[in-house]
Amino acid sequence: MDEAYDPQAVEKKWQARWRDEGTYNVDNDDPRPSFYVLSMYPYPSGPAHMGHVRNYTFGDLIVRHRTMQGHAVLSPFGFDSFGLPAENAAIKTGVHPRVFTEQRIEELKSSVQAIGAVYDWRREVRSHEPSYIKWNQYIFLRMLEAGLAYRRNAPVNWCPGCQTVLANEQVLADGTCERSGDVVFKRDLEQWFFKITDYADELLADLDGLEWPERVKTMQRNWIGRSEGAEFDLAVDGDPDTKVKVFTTRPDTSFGMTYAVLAPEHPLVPALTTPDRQAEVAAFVERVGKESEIERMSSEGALEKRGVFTGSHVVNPFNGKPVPVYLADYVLMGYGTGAIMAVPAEDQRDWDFATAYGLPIVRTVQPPEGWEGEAYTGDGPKINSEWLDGITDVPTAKAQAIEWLEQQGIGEGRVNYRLRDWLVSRQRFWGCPIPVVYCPDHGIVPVPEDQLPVLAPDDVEFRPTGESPLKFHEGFLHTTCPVCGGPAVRESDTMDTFVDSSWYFFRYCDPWNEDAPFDQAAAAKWMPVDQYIGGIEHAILHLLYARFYTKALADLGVGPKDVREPFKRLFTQGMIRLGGAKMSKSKGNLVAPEEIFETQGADALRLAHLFVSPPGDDVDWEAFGIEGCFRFLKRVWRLSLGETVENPDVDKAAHALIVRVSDEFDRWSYNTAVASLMEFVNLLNKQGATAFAVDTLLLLLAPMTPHIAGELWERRHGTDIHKERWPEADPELAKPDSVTLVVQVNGKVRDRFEVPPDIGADDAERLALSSARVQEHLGGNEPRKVIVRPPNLVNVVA
RNA sequence: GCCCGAGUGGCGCAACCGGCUGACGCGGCGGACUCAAAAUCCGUUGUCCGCAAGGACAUGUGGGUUCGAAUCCCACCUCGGGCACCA
Repeated sequence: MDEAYDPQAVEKKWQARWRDEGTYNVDNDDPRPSFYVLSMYPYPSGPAHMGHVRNYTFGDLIVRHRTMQGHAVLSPFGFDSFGLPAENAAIKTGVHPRVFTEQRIEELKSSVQAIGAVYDWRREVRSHEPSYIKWNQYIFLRMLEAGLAYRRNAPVNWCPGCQTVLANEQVLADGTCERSGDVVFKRDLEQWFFKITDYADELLADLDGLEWPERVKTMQRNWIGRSEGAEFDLAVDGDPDTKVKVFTTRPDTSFGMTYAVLAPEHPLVPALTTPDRQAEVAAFVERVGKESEIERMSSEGALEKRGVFTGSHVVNPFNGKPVPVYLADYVLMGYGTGAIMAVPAEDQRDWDFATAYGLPIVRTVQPPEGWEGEAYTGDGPKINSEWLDGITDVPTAKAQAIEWLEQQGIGEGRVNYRLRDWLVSRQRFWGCPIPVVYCPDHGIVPVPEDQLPVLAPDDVEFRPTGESPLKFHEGFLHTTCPVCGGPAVRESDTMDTFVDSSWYFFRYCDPWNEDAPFDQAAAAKWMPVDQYIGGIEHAILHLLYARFYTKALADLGVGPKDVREPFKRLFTQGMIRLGGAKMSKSKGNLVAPEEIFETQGADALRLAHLFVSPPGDDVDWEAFGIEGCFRFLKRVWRLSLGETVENPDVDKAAHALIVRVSDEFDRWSYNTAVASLMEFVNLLNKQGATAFAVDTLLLLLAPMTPHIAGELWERRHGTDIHKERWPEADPELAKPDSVTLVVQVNGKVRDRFEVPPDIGADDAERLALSSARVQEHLGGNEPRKVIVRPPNLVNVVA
C-alpha cells in the first residue's frame, strides 16, 4: 500500500500494452455500431508540442469514452508529410526531404504515443508514400477527365530574387518575399486549377446541416461570398457594337448610374481610350500594374490618384443617357465582369469617387427622414427611376429591373461568388507530382493509370535558386507520349499539399486497397467522420477543400454517392498561449510536453488540459493547474489501494456522480467533469471510500487518465478497465434524499431548509413563513405576495 | 468600417431553463508532522462595517423588464477573433 504513484512506470507499461495488443484496432467488419473520431493529421515537425497534446487529449478521450459505450471506434493516425519546411531543410543541409521527414515522423509518433493517445496504427497513412501518391494522382486524373481540373494562364506571385512563383503564404504582409526580401509582383503563368467554383452553391447550402462551430460556418460563408444581382451590357456611345458588360447587386439603382468603371486590366481599355487621353491612361495602367496587391487593396491613398478618365462614354440602357467611363484600381478584373456601373447615391465607395472627380450624384432610393449620411444603402421607396418609381421596397424593384433587362435582351439575373478556383500547382519538389505529360502533337496527356504513381527521382540536387530540382532533372523531365510514343515532357510542378489532406480521411477507411483509393463500402461504413477535431486556423482552407473533394469524389463515382460532407461534427480547440503570446517554436516560448511526461506524467498533463478551461477557449500555459491535477491523481492512487468501508451514503453519491459526469461528457463540459471527480474524492477522503465508489471513480476517469485508471483497476480486479463498459447509475439511488429550500425576502436569501425533494407548495410556504429570520425581515407585516417554487425556492415579498 | 465572441474574487473558471454568485483548482494566510526542508494532511480565504450575532455592497458601465437578472431587452465601454475596395 505504501508504494507511491510512479507515473513514468505506469504510463510506459500501459502504452506498451495498447501498442502490442492493438487494443484500439478496429476491423471494417466489426459488428458494433460504428463511430469515426479523427484529429486532423499533423504536419510532422518533430516532437509534439502543447497544441498537439491538447488536440489528441480531446480526441483520445472521445475514442475511449465511445469505446466504453459499446461502439466500434475508428481512430486512425497519419502524417501530412509533404511540405516546404523539409525542402528548405534540404537546401540548407543537403539531406533529402524524405530522410528529414521520416525522422520527424518518428519523433512525433513516439511523443503522440507518450501522451497515451491510442490509434489503429495498422491504418497509418503518410502522404509522401508511393501508395498514397498513386491514388492522389489517380484522383487528379479523374478530376481532369471530368473537367474539374484544368490548366490556364493566371496571375501568380512572382519573386524576382528567387526567380520563382511563391504561394500566398510565402508572401509577407508588406508584399515582400519571406526568403529573399524582394518585392513580389504578379505575373501571368500557366497553372493547374480545380474547379471548386462549380460547387460554390452546394458548399454554401450544405453548411446549414453541419454541427460545426457557428463562427467557422460564418467564415466559410463569407469566403464563398455569394451575391445575387444582374449582369448587363452598356453600349459604347458612338459605337453601339462595342459593349461593356457590368455586374451589379443593385440593378434597381441603375437610373442613378452617373459613370462606369473598368479594371485597369480590362481588355476593352485600349479600344475605349481616346487619343487625347492615351498618355494619362497608359501611365495609370502601368503604375497600377507595378503596385503590389497590398498597395492596391489598401483603402488609404488619395482617391484622386486611384482613377483616370478614358475619354469614352457608355449609354445607360435604362434612361438612354451617356455616362463617362473611368478606370480605377479598386475595380478588380477577377471579380464579376471586371467592370461596374457606378451609383454614388447608393454605394459609399462610388460616392467617394464621384465626389473626388466631380461626378453627379442622383438618388434612386428615398433615404429615411433625417438621413444625414452620404450613400444610402438601406431599403426605401424608389425615386428618380421612371417606371420603378412608386415601388416602396428594394427587393421588388430589383426583381423588376432584372425582368426588364431580360425582356430587353441586354442582361439577366446573375449570381456571383468571391470564391475562386483553387490553384493547385506548386513549383516545388517535395510534393505529389502532377501526373501529366506535354506532347508537341497531343498537348496535355494524362499518365495512364498503370504507370502510376509518377514518383520524383531521388538523385536530384537541391539548390538555393528557389526552383524545383525536378525542372533540371533530365531523366525525369524527358519521357514519351502515352498516345503516340513520341518525345514528350513531364509536368514538373507538384500539387498543393492541401490536395493531400483533402481525402486522407477516406483512405483511412481502407488504407490497404491496391485497386482503388478506397473501397466504397468501407468508406460508407465509416464516413462521414462523426467527430473531427483540430485547430481553428484551418477554418477555411482545409475544411473547404475537404468538403469540395468529398462532393467531387461522390460525383466522380470514387466516393460513396450519399457521402457529400466529410465531417459531421467539428470541434475546434482554442490556442495555447504563454504569458499572453501565442505559443510557437519561432517565439521560443514553447513548454515541451516531455518535461511534464518526465515529472508529473502524461495523465496529469491530460487532466490539466481538460480542467483548465472549457475546451474551445484559448488558454494560457501559466493558468495550467498541473500541480493540482498531479496531487489529485496521487490521492486517487492512495484511495484506490487503501482500505474500503461500507457506507450507503457514499454509494448513493457515486450513483449521482455517474449521472452528473455522463451528462458533462455529453456536453463537452470536461472542465466541470474533472471538478466533479475532485469533489467526489474530497468526499471519499472525509466519509471513507467504498469499493463501489472507487470503482466508479476509476471507470469515469478511464477516458481522461487512462494509464493510472488501468493500473489501479488491474491491481484491484486483475482485469482491463479499458474493456469495461461506461458505468450506468441506478436512477432510484441517484436521486437526492433532500434538497436545499432557499427562502428569500424580496429576492434576498434569508434562510435555508433541508426538505424532501417532493415537498408540496403549501408545506414549503408554511415552512418559509415559520422562519424567525423571515418574520424579522417582515417586521410584523403580512407578506404582500409569496412566490413558491418547490422544492428549491420561496420568495416572500414584503 | 462590418460581422461574430467574451467581460464574475489575486488568477483559471463554475452557476446547464430567470431562482443560494464564486463549485473545483491555483495562489495566499494559519496550523499539524519534521532537527529542517520537500511531500502529505487540517483549517481559512470576494469587499466593507462590526467584539460578535449580523448587516451592507458585489458579475465591465448606465438604464429597463421581473417577486427575483451574471443570465432577458436597450444604449455604451473594453478586450479577443474574423472579414475588409467583391460592385
